[in-house]
Amino acid sequence: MARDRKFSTEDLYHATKQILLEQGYDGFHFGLLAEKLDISRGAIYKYFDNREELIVNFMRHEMKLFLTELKNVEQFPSFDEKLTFLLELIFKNPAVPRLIEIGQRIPIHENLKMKEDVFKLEDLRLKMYQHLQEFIDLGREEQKLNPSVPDTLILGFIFQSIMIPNHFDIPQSKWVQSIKEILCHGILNHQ
Amino acid sequence: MARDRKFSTEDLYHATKQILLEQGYDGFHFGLLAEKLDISRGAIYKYFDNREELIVNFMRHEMKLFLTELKNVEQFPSFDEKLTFLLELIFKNPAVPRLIEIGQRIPIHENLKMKEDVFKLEDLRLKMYQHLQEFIDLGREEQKLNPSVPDTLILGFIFQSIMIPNHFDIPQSKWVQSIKEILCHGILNHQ
DNA sequence: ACCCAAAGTGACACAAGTGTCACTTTGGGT
DNA sequence: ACCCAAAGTGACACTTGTGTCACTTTGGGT
Repeated sequence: MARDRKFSTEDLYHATKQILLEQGYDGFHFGLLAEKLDISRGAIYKYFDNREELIVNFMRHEMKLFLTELKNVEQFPSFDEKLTFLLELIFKNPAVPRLIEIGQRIPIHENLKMKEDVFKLEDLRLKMYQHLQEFIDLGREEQKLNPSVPDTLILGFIFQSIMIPNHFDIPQSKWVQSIKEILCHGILNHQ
Repeated sequence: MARDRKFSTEDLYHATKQILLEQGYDGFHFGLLAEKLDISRGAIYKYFDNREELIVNFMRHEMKLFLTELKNVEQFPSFDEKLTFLLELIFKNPAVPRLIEIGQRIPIHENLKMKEDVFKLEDLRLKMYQHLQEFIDLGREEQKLNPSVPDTLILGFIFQSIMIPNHFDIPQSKWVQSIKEILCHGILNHQ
């Protein structure tokens, strides 16, 4: 009962992700997005009121995907297995921590719909945090984690580590393996 | 033989630093800078051709200060002492890694003067790297560092670690001490 | 074949930042 | 006292992005 859509919301999210990762938050404009999808700027406004709206909803979409994968952490019984799974998950989704960081910078429009969306995003962030907290709790229980160090810093290290720039182009497998090594045992030699 | 200056280059750099740390690279405008110093935008153009010019020179200024402090790393004979000094230096200058990251995003104007300035900045970055490399080399020699892990990743971890956001406001001293602990020995319990 | 609602377009008025330049202000040298 | 060069100002033309809206296009239902 209407003409076919020229682009899907999925298309918008895909291009949005590319632009955000290439150009950062401030480099993202509807003009760029429209150009990338070969559509007019005006068409995007049929689906999103402004770029903050779009980005927040894109973030939700991205978080949901990550969360469904993260949920599988429950399936692994031991802390060691959970840790391995978690690190692999993060290295498979290196964009997620960067996107979360970018997400922090969205200015909150004083707008009802916007506030709801930001709230839903915050809710997802909390859900994500809960899964991670369970993982940490088990590590504490099994006495696998350094007891003198706060939970948030452990998670901070894990998430921050994949954002270290690999300027010298060390091969991915070596890089990942080395990050695991330092995360677990530090930079010092342990015989 | 002229009227007194209303603001010094130092004033510009100080306000620039504030704005860059608060608003990020894209949030930095001559309008904001002028407002902060209660001067006109036009006056700034008497000293810098554009914001890239100003930011690159500000970065050079900031790097020089950091480098003069970093040079003192030579004075400590052992690797352990150098490491302690280095960590303290970085925690005393938490803005430096953030500024370096911001500095990476400066678009290069196709302009001779600009290219020179960027070259000088790159030169400082290299000098900094050399001091850090000497520190790593000593650590290797003394067999204090994990041999299976590349140099750049060790430096990456050190610099990245202070950018972990302390969302839960853990007291500074506890936070720093915990970062040192994880950097040196990892997140796992080592009895 | 025609209707019409949803999809998409592009021109418009607006906002915010840029770089320039003719102008005013100021204070030391003569 | 006056000169004048350096310091500072603010208006101007320009650029880039925003959000809106009257308009055109399209395709299924009758």
